Amino acid sequence: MSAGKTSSPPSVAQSTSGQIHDLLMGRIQRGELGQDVRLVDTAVAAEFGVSRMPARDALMRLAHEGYLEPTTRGFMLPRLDHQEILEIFDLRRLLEPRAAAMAALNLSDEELKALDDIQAEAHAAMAAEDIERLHRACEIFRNSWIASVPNVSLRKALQRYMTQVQAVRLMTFADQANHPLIVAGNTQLYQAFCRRDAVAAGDRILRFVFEGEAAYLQAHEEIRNQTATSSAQAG
Amino acid sequence: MSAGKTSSPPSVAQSTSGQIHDLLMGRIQRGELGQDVRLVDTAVAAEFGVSRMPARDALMRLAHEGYLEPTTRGFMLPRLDHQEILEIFDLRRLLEPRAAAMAALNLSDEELKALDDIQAEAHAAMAAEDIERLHRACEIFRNSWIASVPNVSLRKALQRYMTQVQAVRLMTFADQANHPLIVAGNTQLYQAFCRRDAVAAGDRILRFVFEGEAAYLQAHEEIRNQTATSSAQAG
DNA sequence: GTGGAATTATTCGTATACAGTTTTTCAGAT
DNA sequence: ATCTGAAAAACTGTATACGAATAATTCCAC
Repeated sequence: MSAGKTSSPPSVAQSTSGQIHDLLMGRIQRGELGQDVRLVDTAVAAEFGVSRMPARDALMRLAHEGYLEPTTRGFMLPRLDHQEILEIFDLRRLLEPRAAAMAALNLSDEELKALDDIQAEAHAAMAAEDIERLHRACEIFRNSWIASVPNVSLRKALQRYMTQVQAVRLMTFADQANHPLIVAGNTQLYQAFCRRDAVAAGDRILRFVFEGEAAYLQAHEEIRNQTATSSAQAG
Repeated sequence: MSAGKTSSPPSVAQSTSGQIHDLLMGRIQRGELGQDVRLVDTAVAAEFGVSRMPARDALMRLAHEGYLEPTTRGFMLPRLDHQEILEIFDLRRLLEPRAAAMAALNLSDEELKALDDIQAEAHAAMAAEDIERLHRACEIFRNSWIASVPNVSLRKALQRYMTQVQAVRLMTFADQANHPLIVAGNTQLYQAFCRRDAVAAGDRILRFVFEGEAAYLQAHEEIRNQTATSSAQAG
């Protein structure tokens, strides 16, 4: 019971608005929306060949879930505030070690096999220096083990800041030096899962969050310097 | 900044649907809705003198926020599953110690004064053996310190299972033996806040959650026994 | 050319209407 | 009295329409 109600694998949605919601969320999660795209209900409705109401419902729901930000003129991707990102790292340190520990005790052999496959895909993507592909693989890896966290409330709490995690990851992925760290970290996490080692899994994910924060801070610093330089040139 | 966007103090809502949402959430949080009440959009719309749409928006939003459960015939309070309640205790143990620690460092003198006042109210309610009043006071106490948690994401995560906390508390409040424990616990928490003692506040809230779980388990056991007895009598 | 006011175009929120579905009710047969 | 089936009622989801608010644009004075 209660497996079909969570949102990450967009299971068969019943209503039109539900389908639009899932489709748009998929686009958001795959990063198919530019930072400047404005989603307007009439346009979405026209694209899906329905009236405004289902489109509007879907957009408002995505906004309330935190995936979009309502503006006076359409819905946009939420602008990532530096402070908020740091807060989410804090939240992740509280939740994810326990989640990973629970997953370690709960992953089925099939799910472990799937994790192994997607890790191979990540390795291949890294070898090919295909950032987009690597990003997708990491997303799938993360979604996969989170899906097997048995505590539903905890799982939902994790999924709520999923988009922020991905956006931050996309920033840090720009620096290729981070790629081996990320893939190696996932491998260690996978190995801990295989050993059913809840402690190691929790420790590993905690280190992961710290490393992610460090990478983010570095990327943030670089961007800040660039901005300062260019504005100095302009002024 | 960022003080007017959260939901716990229902600041002036802009749209009709927002107002209805806040009003209904207030009723839910104050426990004014019976477990068998079915909220139907047409009825809500008629009550507020508007069309179905704003009422429907408000109800669906409440449902997505977890405060209501959509059924084939109207919206109802979510049925609390035993397993789910235990999971939320688990989640609370992860989040609330850190939240209380942050609150201890962040509460203003005015907010501390407000906590003191509401604690006096709780004492009075306990002396008068007024369960309803005590429940309200505890709710205000909790909402007050949570409101001063600076980490917005963490605060939202806490507020998300607010109704579950209250429902469980309402169960455990039936046993008057729990009342002194609860009020004393809040007093200790308040004192830790006053001393700006983040560690003590975190420890205290952690013990609180454990005590709450124990009280819930006991109440649950008693109800189970009663049910077993009555069904044995019936069968 | 530029600043500002008036106009136009979008977009949002709500109202009303209609079709499909599910539950309930009620009549009739056993 | 109870079961069965059809009709009625209730509820949901979606479509269309309209007024209000706000951003974008044009136009005019300087």
